[in-house]
Amino acid sequence: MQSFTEENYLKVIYHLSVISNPVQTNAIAERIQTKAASVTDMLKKLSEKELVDYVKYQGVTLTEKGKLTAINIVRRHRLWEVFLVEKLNFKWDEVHEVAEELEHIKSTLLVERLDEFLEFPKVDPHGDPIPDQHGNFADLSFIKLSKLKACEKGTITGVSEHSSPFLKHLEKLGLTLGKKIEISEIIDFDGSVELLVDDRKINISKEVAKHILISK
Amino acid sequence: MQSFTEENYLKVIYHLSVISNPVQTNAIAERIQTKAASVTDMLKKLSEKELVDYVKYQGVTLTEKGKLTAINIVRRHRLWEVFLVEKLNFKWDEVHEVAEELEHIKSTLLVERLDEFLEFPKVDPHGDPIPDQHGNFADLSFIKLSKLKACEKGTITGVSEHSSPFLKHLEKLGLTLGKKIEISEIIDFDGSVELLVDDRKINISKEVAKHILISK
DNA sequence: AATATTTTTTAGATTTGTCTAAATTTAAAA
DNA sequence: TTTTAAATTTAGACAAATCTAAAAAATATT
Repeated sequence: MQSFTEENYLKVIYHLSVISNPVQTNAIAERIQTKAASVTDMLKKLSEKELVDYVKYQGVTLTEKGKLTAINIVRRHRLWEVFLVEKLNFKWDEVHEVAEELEHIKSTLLVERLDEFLEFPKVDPHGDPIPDQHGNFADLSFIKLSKLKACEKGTITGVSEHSSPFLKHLEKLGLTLGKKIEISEIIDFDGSVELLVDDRKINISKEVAKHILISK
Repeated sequence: MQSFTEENYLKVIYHLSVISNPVQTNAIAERIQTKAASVTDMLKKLSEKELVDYVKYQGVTLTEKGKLTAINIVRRHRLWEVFLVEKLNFKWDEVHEVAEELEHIKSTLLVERLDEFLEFPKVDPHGDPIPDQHGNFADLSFIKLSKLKACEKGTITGVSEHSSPFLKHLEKLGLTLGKKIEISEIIDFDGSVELLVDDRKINISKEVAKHILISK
């Protein structure tokens, strides 16, 4: 069984693995809001427990065991997010911190019953896929909105940035999950994107476009 | 803000205060499953924070601040228990441990929304009253079943023992909350009670009768 | 009232997760 | 390739919560 803290490290390593593999000490330190020295200590501990493969000065990779644990935490996090939004009327920018606590409640029964209660959701309120109890993800194919060309159409199905300011911004623009969009123009000058949503024409920066995920 | 551990101490002191006031070190140690020396350390700490009034060798009492905190934890615990039973189909003997973890999730919004979602329940699955956000309890008047005399009638509205074996036992006998009962006889020999539930005649020990709460 | 017993507290150590500062290793630049 | 810079690790310390063993206070017993 892992401690609250160990679980957090595993989760962070899991998320960072997508960007770089192996994951580096400083990257973890920044995400966990701690110092590199603390990370080193924890990596040794996780390595002892065979949850990560750790090579001094090189970085870490999750072992199969560590990966399963991490995916399970992600599962719990995302299920709780669905619960908060669907049942408790939280806004999509309000769920993260609370889910960050709820994800550590250890009870298999709780998680499975919650999943059932929510009718086995496939994605969380940000469009991120929810792994099943075996750790399998339904593979969803997303394209960044910033990769679309003029006249292309699609549906907003996810976001790759979960901060409250970003999500509130999207909300205000009417860019929420499920909305159908069409690119009307890419502005050469700054790479910003002009698009059609609900028959309204709006402009978003390239930075914003990068974090909106589209499926066709 | 209190730590997980501090919250647990406050909650335990709150519950023990009903039985004895001030609360003694050993009583807390037993409930928390720790050693008396550890309790002493924590009491000093809680005293520093003005959450308890602590007199060496005498015991502790909650301050107003400490009491409010404790009641808030009890509120969260009981609301989660209702959630688990009503929404996730947990049995009344399965909720305690999980609620013990959930009660420490710190988010006022979460608790208030949960309360609303559950439609402001007044009691938990064991019949214990749920305090409102200001710490006020709806006062419910219970009598122990063991205090009833032959021929008296009443409704089961609570239990004063939350262990799984006890609750499973009641379940098996059909003695669940809301059931109407009538005392048919008190057996002199061992103080056991014969009663009518659902037109069936059953016999329960005095020990069991003590932990069943009745209202008329 | 004196003694024995129980309860509680102190003192000092331990574990978990963290920190700072200094030392090492790796990577980048000249 | 040597020097410089950046990243990482070690060493030693610290805070929170716990423990054991011994000392002190309160309570019960004779």
